[in-house]
Amino acid sequence: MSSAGSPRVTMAEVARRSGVSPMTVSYCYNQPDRVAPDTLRRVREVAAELGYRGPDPTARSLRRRHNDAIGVVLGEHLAYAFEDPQARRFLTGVAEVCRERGIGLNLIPTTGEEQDVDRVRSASVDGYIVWTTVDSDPVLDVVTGLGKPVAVHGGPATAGARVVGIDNRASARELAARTFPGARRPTVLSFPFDRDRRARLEIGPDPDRVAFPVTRERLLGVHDHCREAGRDPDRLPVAVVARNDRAEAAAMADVLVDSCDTDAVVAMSDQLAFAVLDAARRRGLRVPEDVAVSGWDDGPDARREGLTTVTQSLLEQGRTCALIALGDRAPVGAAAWAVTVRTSTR
Amino acid sequence: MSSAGSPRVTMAEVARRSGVSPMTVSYCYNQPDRVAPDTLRRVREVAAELGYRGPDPTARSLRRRHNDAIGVVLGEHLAYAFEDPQARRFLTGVAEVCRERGIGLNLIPTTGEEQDVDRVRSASVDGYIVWTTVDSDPVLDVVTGLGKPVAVHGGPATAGARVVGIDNRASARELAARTFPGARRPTVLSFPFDRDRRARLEIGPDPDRVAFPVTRERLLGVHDHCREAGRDPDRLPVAVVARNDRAEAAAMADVLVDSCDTDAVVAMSDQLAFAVLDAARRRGLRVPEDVAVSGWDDGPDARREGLTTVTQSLLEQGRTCALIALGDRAPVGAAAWAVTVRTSTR
DNA sequence: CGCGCATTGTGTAACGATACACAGATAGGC
DNA sequence: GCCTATCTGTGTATCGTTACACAATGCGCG
Repeated sequence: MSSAGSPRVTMAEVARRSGVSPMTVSYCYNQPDRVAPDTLRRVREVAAELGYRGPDPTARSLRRRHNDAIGVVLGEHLAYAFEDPQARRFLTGVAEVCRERGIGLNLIPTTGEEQDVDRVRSASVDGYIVWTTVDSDPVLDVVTGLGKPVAVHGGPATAGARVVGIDNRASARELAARTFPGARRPTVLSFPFDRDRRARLEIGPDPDRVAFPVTRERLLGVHDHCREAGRDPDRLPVAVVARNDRAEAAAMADVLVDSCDTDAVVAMSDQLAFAVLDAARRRGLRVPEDVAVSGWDDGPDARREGLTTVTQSLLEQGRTCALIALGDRAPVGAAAWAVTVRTSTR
Repeated sequence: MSSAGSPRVTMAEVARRSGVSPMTVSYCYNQPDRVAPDTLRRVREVAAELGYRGPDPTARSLRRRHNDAIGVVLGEHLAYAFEDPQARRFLTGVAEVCRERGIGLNLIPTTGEEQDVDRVRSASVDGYIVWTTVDSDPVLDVVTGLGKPVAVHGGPATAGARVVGIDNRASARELAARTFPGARRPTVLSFPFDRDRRARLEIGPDPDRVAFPVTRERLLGVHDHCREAGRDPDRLPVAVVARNDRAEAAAMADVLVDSCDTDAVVAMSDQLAFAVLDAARRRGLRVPEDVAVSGWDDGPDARREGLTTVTQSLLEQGRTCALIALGDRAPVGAAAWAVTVRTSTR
C-alpha cells in the first residue's frame, strides 16, 4: 500500500528493506533469471508493498547511455504531420520500425522560432529524422551537431546526415514528358517555395529561389523537360499553394484552369492534382482530353481517380530513415520511383 | 574542432579547461545572466573549441526530475493514429498544447503484447494520455500505477485517471431519435466491440459484451431510444466493422443495405456513415428519403456531404487531455456535444 | 571607515540506476 | 578429496547534470 507523499521509493530503498544489495534488485528487473527464485520473489513482494514502480527510465537512460527512442523533427506545426497524407505515410513507416524494435517515437515540431533549438536539443532520443525542410535550416546544424545519427528526408544534402528520397528532378522531367506534349499551355501546381507559405501565381519563377529542395528539384526537372521539348521555362506559369491539401488548393487550381486556360498540369502531389481534377470536373472538362493532369506519390486515391502519378513508397522511405536514426550503417541508395500512367476516365 | 572518438565532452571537462567550476558552466547554459560577461564568453569559446554539445538532456532530466514531455498511449499500431480521422483531430489538439508549452510528444503504440508494458513504463514522460481503450486494459493499470498524471480519452473510468469525452450514451439516444422514427428497419453500423476486430453482422447484441466503452455507451444509447419508441433492441441488427475507415466499411454497409434492407442507419462515425452513403448512392437510393443516415464527429467532410451527425470537438478534447497530463488540476466536466441535423441532398 | 547589498563563483551532495569485476557457496567429475 | 564450473550476491565507481548554501569580491554611502 505505502503512501508517504514525498520520499519517492527508490531501488536502494527496496534493497534495504528486503535485505539485499541494490544490484540484486536491479537484476530482479533486468535479468530475473540471474536471481535465485526465492530472492526474486521476496524482492518483488517488498517492491509491491512499498509501491516501487520499477526502474526510473531517466536514470536508466543516463546510465545505459541510450534512450530507446528516436526523434522526428517536423518543420511545421504538428497538426501538419497528421493532416498531410504524405507525411502520414512516411511517419507510418517510421512507426513500424519503432514497433518492431520496441523503441519510442518522439515528435518534435519546429516552426522557425528561437525555442525550437532547445526543444530539439533537449529531446531524449538516440537519433533524429528530419522531415523535409528548407536549405540551410538552422535546425539542421543543431541536429547534426549533436553527434547522433541523423536522417534527412527530402534533403537538403547536409554534412553529418544521410539523405533519403527519390531523384525528384529526374522524376519531374519524366512526368512532364508524359503530361505536357501536345499541350498549348502547360502549367505547374507547386508546393510552397519557402517557409513563407503564400498562395500565388508566378510566371517562370527561378528554381534557384525555391528554398525547399524537393520543390526546387521538381521544378528543375520540369524545366529540363521544357528545354528538351523546345519550350521556354521562363514563361511557364507556376501556381503555388499554401498547403498540400486538396481543398486548400482549389483556389489555385481555379486560377490555372480559368485565368491561365491551362490544358496540362504537373502538380507536385496527388492532393494538388485532385484539386485540378475537381476544378476540371466542375467545368465539364474531360481529363485527359481537355486537361492532362499528373501528380506525385500514387496514394490509394490516385488509383481510384485514375491519376497519372510518380509512384514512390513514402512508407518505405520512413522505414529507411528510422533505421538510419537507429544507427544502422548500411548504405542507402536513392529511393525507387516510377511514373505510373493512368487514364482518368471518370 | 575537437574529434577524439570515445571520451565524450562533458560539462566538467569544459569547466576544467576554462578554469571555472562546473556550476559556472551550468549557469552559462541555464542562467547566462548570472555569469559575468567575460566568463560567459570564455566558457562559450572553450565549449565550442572542445565541441561540447550542451547539457545532456538525460542527465538534466534526472536531476531536474521532469522530462518536459508527455506520452500518448495508443491501443493500436501507430499507423492507426495517422490514418484514423478522429485520432488525428485529437492528436492535433494534444500537439497544439505541446507546442504552446514547449514540451515533447511521445507516441507509444500498444498492441496487446507482453512488451507493451515495458514500452509504456520506460517512456521518459511526465504524464500520460491514453487514447480510447477497452475495459480493464492491463496497460491502464500500468499507467496509473506510475504515479504520474493520466488522462483517458473515451473511458473506461479508471482510478487514478481523469476521463475526457462526451456523454456517448445521451448523444446516441438523441441521434437515434433523429434517425429512426418512421423507419421500417433501423440498424446500426458499429465500431469493433473488442480487440478482436472482426467484421460481422449481429442481431441484437448485448451491449454489456462490448469491451470498448465508447462503443458500448453508444449502443446503450440507441437501446435507450428503441425502448422509448417501443422497438425491441434485441432485434436490432448491428453491423460491426473491422476499422473506422470509409473504404473498409463498404462491405458491411452493403450488408446493411442489401441483406438487412435497412432504411435508417446510425453509424458510429462520419467515416462509417459515408460508407453507407456510398452504398446507397450506388443503388440509386435517396438520402434521407429512402435511407436515413447519421454519424458522429462532424468533421469537414460531414458538412460537405450533408450528413446529420453528433458535433463534438476532438481537438478540444485533445487539448484538455494534454493539460491533464501536464498536471493541470482544474476540474474537467464532460465535453460538449450536439446533434447537428443536415439534409443529405446530394 | 565600516556596513549592507548586489554580483559572481565554488563545493558538496544528490538525482536513480547499472556495468563490471569479483567473492562465496554449491555441485560435479574423476 | 581436489579442482573447476556454475550460480548468486555484493561493492565500487560512475553516467552528466543541477540545487543549494555559502564564500569572496567590490561598490555605494553615511
